[in-house]
Formats: sequence, structure tokens, C-alpha cells
Amino acid sequence: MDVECTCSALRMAARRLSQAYDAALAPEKLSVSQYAVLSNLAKREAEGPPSMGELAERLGLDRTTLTHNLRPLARDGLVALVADPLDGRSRRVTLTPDGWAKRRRCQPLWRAAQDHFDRSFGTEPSRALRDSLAAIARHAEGTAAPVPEKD
Amino acid sequence: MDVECTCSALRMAARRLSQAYDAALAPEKLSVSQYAVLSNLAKREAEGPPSMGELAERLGLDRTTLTHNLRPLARDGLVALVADPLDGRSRRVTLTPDGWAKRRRCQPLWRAAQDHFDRSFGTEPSRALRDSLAAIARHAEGTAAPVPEKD
DNA sequence: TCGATAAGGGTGCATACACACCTAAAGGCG
DNA sequence: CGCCTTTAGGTGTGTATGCACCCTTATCGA
Repeated sequence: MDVECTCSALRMAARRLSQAYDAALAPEKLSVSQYAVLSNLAKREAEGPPSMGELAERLGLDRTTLTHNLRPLARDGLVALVADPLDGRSRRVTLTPDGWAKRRRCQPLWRAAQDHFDRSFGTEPSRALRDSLAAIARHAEGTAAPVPEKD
Repeated sequence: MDVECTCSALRMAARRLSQAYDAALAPEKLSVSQYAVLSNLAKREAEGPPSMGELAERLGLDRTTLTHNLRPLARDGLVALVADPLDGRSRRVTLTPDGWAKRRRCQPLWRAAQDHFDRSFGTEPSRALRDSLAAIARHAEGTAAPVPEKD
């Protein structure tokens, strides 16, 4: 694996690790991607239900990707989209009771996967890695589009 | 971005960085994922055309994912699948002349993206990151499936 | 030689992801 | 108030990804 492309290395690692986490969450038939949505909504419940745009921002997802990703979750009754009474354009995303229950059941499964990774990779290196990855996600934010430059 | 899930952090970083690399490759209408395929085939040409399974292994991809991913490349005439004369089951993947040309045109675009990343993240940290990611990809290899355990 | 098993691949399906483009509602201004 | 611009989202399309399941060809033992 003499991958010299950082992006490809990142994608490869993400694929592999996703498979491990997905396997851990398999008993609840939830993907790590879906777990991330439920978990984010749960952890930041105190701030009130986020709009689509806010949630997409938090998850580092394209706004339209979130629209697509929420479809199976809404179909299964884990999340619900409610119209904002103050802004007819905005739709706020909430966890349903089933969504809360699912998240509670999945958390130990996720924890097991995370612990398993930390044990083999090292807890401290793992934390450092997350920091690096967060920095990349934050920094590459505007890198893709070199500013439209209208006129 | 207080992501505590290593897998989600990895996926998020991969999404963002992919957007940056994709933007760099946009003039040639090639994704970084597709570039990785062409580049891998080109760099290891001396070993002779790999079978589907071998190439999937190299790329850290599921075998069936590679089947799907090769479709647009084959459609556009960048790669070709040739039957193995010694094994009727095996199909070997080769770069076509167009594939070679495309790879040559894309290389400087990829290089620019990689250099841009290295400048902001640091060349040495970048190399260390690739090593860590390669280790994760290699190690998480069998983690997902805990061995079938037949009977 | 033949039948069972293993190995190499492909298909169908569902989710994940983002871009181009569209719609509708909100805000601002004459 | 009516018009224009901005803003929040959705849709359609195409690639990316992997699992369950299927087919075909090798391989090997009786």
C-alpha cells in the first residue's frame, strides 16, 4: 500500500474503517453514516432542532446530500422534518421517540467499535488523528471552490 | 467540529479533501477516485495487467465496487477488460492509449492539489498522516468480518 | 471421467455523495 | 404594494460503495 495520494489514502482508510463500524452496528441495521446523524441530533438537542442547512454544516455534508441521506431515516420513522413556523422555507430536523430509542441501542455498539479501534491504534494517537482530520475538514472547507469571483 | 467518532471524522475529512482534489481534476472531468485507478494501473504497468481481484486489493476496494467503478472508465475508453488466456474466469484490466493520455494530462492537476494540501498541512505531517491512514486501511482489513466460522 | 468444491466475477439493490438546476418564501426598496 | 434579490430546500443525474446472491470456470479426489 504505497499510496502517495493523501486523498486516496484518506478515502481508503475511510472505506475500511466504515466497514468495521458498519459491522458493529449491523445488529441494529444502521450504518455509521446514519448513526452520525442520530448522534449529532441527540447530543445537541439542547440547542433546539436544527434546520437542514445547519445540520449539514455540522456534519460536514453537502446540503443536498443530507436531503438524500435523511430519506431512509425519515421513512423508518427515526427522524421527522417539521416546518418552521417563523420561516416558511426552513425545515427543522428532529429525532422521533423511535429515533431516540434507536440511538440509545446503537450507542454501545458504536462504543465497542470505537474502543476496538482505539485499542489497536492507541488512544492518544487516535485522539491526535481525530484532531488532524477535523483540521483537514475545517480547512478544506473553501479550498474546493476558489471563490466564484463574480465579474 | 467536536467529532468524537474517529470513523465519522475520517469520512468527513475524506469528503472535504475529495472535493478539493475533484475540483483540481475538474478540467479533465475525472474524479480523484477514477484518477486513482488510472494511476495505479500506470505505475504498476511492469507487473502486467492485474486481474479484477488483484486491482481491487491494491486499491483497498471491494471487488464488486471495482466492477461498478470501472464501468464509466470502460465506457469512456480509458480502460479495457481482456480475458485471461490461461484462466477463463479471470479478466485483466488494462489502460488503453486514451487511458494513458488521460492519466498524463491529469497528473499535473493531481500534483497541484497534493502540493496545495502539503503546503497548508505540512509536507512531513502529510507523509506521517498517509502512513497512519495506510496502517488503518491495512489493519482494518479483517476487522470487519470476524471470520465466517463455518460449523 | 465425473461430481463436489473452490475461485473469479458479475448483477441487483440500497445507501452515500455532490453538482447543476429548479421552486418557493423572505427581505428590501422604490 | 409590487418587483428584485437573497436564501432555504428539493430534484434529477451520475459516480461511489458494499452486501447478498448468482453464474461460470478451475481444481481435485474417487
